[in-house]
Amino acid sequence: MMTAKEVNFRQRVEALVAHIPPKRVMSYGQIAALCGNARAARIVGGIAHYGDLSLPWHRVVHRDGKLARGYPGGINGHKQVLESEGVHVDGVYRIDIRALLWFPDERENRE
DNA sequence: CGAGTGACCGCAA
DNA sequence: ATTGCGGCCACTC
Repeated sequence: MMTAKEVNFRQRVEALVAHIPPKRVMSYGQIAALCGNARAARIVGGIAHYGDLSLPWHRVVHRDGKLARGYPGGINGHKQVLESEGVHVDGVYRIDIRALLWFPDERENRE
């Protein structure tokens, strides 16, 4: 019997996504890795679709910085949400992930 | 309960 | 730089 202490992968993903601060983004693979399975990047995407939609999934993008596809409202809506956060999105729906990629270890106070 | 699936990722032309 | 293909694993019906 599985130990009840062992929380589902989904539980960790949702918690992590919920802690992503504004103007910061994370990749699906990174989230998966921090949750214990670097290969479960696709699962994170699945959770985004079937999981809690109230979470800031708009702060989750591809490893290359490109925006995801199945976002509610389309990639176009995703772009606008990010810009609303203050994140610049170029014409190819790509962001400077190298600067915006966030790590949970970083101190929130950074200004 | 079983099989298919996917808001991905990495690597090869 | 872009395009395509395979693999990977938890989640859904």
